[in-house]
Amino acid sequence: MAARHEEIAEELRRAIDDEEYTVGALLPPETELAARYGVSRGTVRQAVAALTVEGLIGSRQGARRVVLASRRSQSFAELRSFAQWARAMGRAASGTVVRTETRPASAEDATRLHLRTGTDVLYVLRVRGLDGERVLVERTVYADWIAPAVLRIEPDCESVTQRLYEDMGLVFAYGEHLIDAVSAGTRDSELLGVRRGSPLLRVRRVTTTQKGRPVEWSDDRYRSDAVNFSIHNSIGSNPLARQAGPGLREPFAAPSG
Amino acid sequence: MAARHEEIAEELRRAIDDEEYTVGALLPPETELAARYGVSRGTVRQAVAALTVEGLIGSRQGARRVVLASRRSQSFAELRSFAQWARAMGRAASGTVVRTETRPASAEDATRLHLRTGTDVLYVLRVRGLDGERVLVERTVYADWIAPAVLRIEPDCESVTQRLYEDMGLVFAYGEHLIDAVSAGTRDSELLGVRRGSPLLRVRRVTTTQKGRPVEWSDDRYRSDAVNFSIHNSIGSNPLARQAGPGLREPFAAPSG
DNA sequence: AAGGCCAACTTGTTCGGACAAGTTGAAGCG
DNA sequence: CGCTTCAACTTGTCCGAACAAGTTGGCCTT
Repeated sequence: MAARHEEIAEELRRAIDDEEYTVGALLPPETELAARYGVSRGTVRQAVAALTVEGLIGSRQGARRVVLASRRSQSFAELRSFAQWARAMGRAASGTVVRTETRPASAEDATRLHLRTGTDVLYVLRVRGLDGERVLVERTVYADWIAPAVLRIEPDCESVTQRLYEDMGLVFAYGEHLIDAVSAGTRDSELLGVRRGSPLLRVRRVTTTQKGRPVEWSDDRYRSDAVNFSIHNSIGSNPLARQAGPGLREPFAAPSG
Repeated sequence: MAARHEEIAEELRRAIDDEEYTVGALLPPETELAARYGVSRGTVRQAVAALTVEGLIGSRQGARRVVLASRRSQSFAELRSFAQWARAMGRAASGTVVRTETRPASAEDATRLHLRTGTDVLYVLRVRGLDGERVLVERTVYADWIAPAVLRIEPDCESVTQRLYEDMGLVFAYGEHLIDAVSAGTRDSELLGVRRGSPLLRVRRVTTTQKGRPVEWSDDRYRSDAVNFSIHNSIGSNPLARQAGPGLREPFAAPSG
């Protein structure tokens, strides 16, 4: 028989899965949850702490708690958080910043971020791993106003999404995205450990605040055997979903002897 | 100003680093720590929870808490726990079981594990990663009496050391080890993503219970650029230390443009 | 319209207490 | 000598309370 705080934690996960609380929504205050479940604040806090560690909930003193991710829904914010997606699959995500550079935005970057051409923006190159496999190269351009907060984040931070919420109260929201395939150039092949010319899945996307202000735009390149995106045309649900590819389902072939 | 529970957590980390509590030692009971720091049990519990999450402390209801690892000392148990070593470096460790097989022990395996030849033992092949890099192939043979507990552990468990403590109350202790270099055969090169013939660092070791009963023996093969072991002949301190190699210090070369 | 202030709300921290549940070691018995 | 039992010890869970510290939104003033 699970402890009460474990039951409540599971109930909250289910509620997020079932979209009783969507990404970006505020959770009820602790006192209200305590009354609802008939327990003390301390028990609620222990339950919620588990979801916070899992990246599902963002928590800041004085502010209502917010849903940062769902295990099931594939909102765009969920796509942004590679770490949360990996966790939901029971995989270990990792990542490291290879390079950062602040320089004036090109016309294209400025347009995407709704900035004036020439405004300084932050370019960040990251490589993300999954269970010991490099699967993703991210080239992200951050708007000038968010750049200082991003620079404060440690290079191996597991979830930039969570960190930006904790530091800035920032919750990501819907943005545009484009998916296509490219072949690995010299740099990408080095970073991902694949042969040059290998196919990569490219996702170009813009992430905004919930009010629509662009935060970042990114060019993500996935090893095509590691991750694929499924698109289901169905009413009411987000048709875009990322899923593990054949290269990762069973990462290592079983030996013969 | 940090919270009191954060200060106490840091104080405990320091005490473990300074070997006030060595690996395998019991921590004082909560009530004693509370009295010592002049706080309540709840505050101590919150401090200790942080170290438990970090893998430094093992906790089981009803039993005194035990030190499982130190950030600084390099006891043999510490070498065993690749996950804890990675954490201490601020890296993300990962791992997965490639293959498990139960079969009668060879004469060599039986000898190392103090078993009769022909006793069934458990062979486990794992690949471990560090920040998205595969760096280690582990071939471990577990004694028959521990095999069921190992089989219950999920294949992507981050720290087998911690899990075996939680499930069995088992704390690893001193064992013999041999370090040499071998070249990557076909299998190892596939598993590690290196060229055949590449040099690998091989560590063969036996891990025992604190009473000296062999638990496992393992053949670990590291990418030689990723990890090296330093040996310092100094009185009183453990001369063996694992450290990150040039292949991992800065995992990805900074791009020129 | 913008900025400052403040009350209300919310989370974070700490407390002392009570009880549940698991572990351990010693003592007694066969 | 080995097994069983049990008291003592220890961690885990839950409680209600009090206060600290941060956020938010509305109101008032400029």
